[in-house]
Amino acid sequence: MLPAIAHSTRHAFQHNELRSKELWSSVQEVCDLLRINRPLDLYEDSSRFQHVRFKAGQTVNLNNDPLENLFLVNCGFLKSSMTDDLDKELVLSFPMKGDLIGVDSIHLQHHQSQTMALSDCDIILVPYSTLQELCKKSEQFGHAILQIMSREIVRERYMLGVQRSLSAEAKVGRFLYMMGERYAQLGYSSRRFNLRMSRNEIANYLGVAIETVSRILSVFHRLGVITVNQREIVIIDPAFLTDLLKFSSTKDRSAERCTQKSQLGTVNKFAKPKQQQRQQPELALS
Amino acid sequence: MLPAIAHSTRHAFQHNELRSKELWSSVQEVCDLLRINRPLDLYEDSSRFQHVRFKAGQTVNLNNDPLENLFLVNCGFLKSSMTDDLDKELVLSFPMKGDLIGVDSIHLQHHQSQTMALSDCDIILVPYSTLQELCKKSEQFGHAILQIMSREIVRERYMLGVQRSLSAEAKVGRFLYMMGERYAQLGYSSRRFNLRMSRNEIANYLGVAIETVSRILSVFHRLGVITVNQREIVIIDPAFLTDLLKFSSTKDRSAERCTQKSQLGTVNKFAKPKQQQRQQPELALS
DNA sequence: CGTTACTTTGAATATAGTCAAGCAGTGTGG
DNA sequence: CCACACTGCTTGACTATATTCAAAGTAACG
Repeated sequence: MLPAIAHSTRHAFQHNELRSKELWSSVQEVCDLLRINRPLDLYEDSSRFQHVRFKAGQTVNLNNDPLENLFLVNCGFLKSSMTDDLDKELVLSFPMKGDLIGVDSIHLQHHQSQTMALSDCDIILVPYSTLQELCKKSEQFGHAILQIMSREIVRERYMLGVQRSLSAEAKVGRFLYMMGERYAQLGYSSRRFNLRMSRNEIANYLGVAIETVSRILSVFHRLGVITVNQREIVIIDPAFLTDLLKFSSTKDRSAERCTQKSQLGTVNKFAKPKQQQRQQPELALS
Repeated sequence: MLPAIAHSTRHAFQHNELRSKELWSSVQEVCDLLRINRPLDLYEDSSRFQHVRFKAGQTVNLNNDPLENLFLVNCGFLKSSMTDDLDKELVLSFPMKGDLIGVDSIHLQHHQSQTMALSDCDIILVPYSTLQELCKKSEQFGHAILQIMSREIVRERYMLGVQRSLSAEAKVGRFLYMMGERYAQLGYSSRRFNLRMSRNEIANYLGVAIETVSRILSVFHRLGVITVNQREIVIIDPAFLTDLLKFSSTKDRSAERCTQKSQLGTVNKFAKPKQQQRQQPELALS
């Protein structure tokens, strides 16, 4: 079983190194990592899953590779992306420990996306054939796999909601907050962490321009909500970021908005009063 | 087995009526409807799935209902939506014949969305327990279900791409085109069909303002690309709509764009030449 | 026939994107 | 160790796209 050791961001790789001997995992270990209940009826199962190392920058799987393995992240940070009609990259997610890569490929039996290691990684190979066998053997396991797929659908749907109804500020705010939450789940700090991805990758992921990301981070910083130093982030006021969640987008700026945001507007810049404005400009980026 | 009868939009309900006697479907019929291979090892299976009628406007399932059944659309048109933090509706999809509703609910065993009938509907109840049994009985069936889930993930991801990197025009264009394709799959015309949903629902689905949808439809109409009469759509130049796909968003307006679009700009309005424009304004909405 | 809900259109405005330039951190070779 | 280039990031100025507000038009319904 994998002990859930809490360790700071800085020691992640060191910890990773320590694991280098564990080359194979059991079904139970895999289930723990996937955050699903251990199927009791598979306690005796002898299947073992191979670990593979990837160095930062290496490609885990390429778009259109035939589906042989799913990839379960044991350690490290990755970027999963697809290429659209125009060969433009489209960042889909930033998988980390416990995430299963490749569930999208079951449909057509070919990978629909490519995954790159953003840091050194330890990845567990989960052959699809083994997965099928286990589903057959254990109803519990079968259910769990459906749960994971379902979870993935819900997660993607959530992102869809983010894309549709949030302003750029709210997107960035939410992104930071959620990264914090994810780190927390892994035992790191939710308030102080290192973004493993470039601004470009963030911008792509959020569907906004890179300059916009940069500007918004600066604004947040100036407001004292976060601290930014390159990719090193400190979240000072997480509530602010979650509050942004609520006042999503310009589409439903309600009465509530005035109250909170107008303050920020003034913190941000020396509110030169424009005549006849419907609402305070909330987080003017200039 | 369900014969694939091609009939015009207008006769859908009439046809629907004809079916009113079919109250139960077999596993094979369900698989056909789901567009997955019939599991040979379930040929003898005696499971039967109940049909249920819904009238336009009725609710099929509510958010947070415990997961008992998945819903397979046999006939009719629906709208699936969720409610966000702010009780704002968020339209997720417009299920029609062959679509499976509720795969998102497996994760937490509660429905994560609500579904409303936009027209009279015939829905097949698929108890989750039965689904699990069948997965256990038939590896083929199990694989097929995973495929469906995977397909759903890919589909949602596609929408994510649409949301992120397409302009409003392109979104609407793509929406119309895809509706056409979906109708075609069901044996209707891909060029002439009736949108079952309101402008509001379209706007919500696409993540743009309702006025924007209206304007863009008008522009398309004026350009002679489509005909709009309330919810009755005729697609005259589907290629135009698919071409819009490519020149997605302002984010990558490339050289290609000039060529094609500048013509349209002039068709659209009496191109009053603005001085110093980088590119022709393509589909000015005014 | 009037009320309601949905849709279209116009005008003004805001948000975010593009272009352009400069800055900061990193690495390489002299 | 420093100049050099290189890449990634930030900031400013300008502009386009799409939103909001407002109003009028149209279809649907009792």
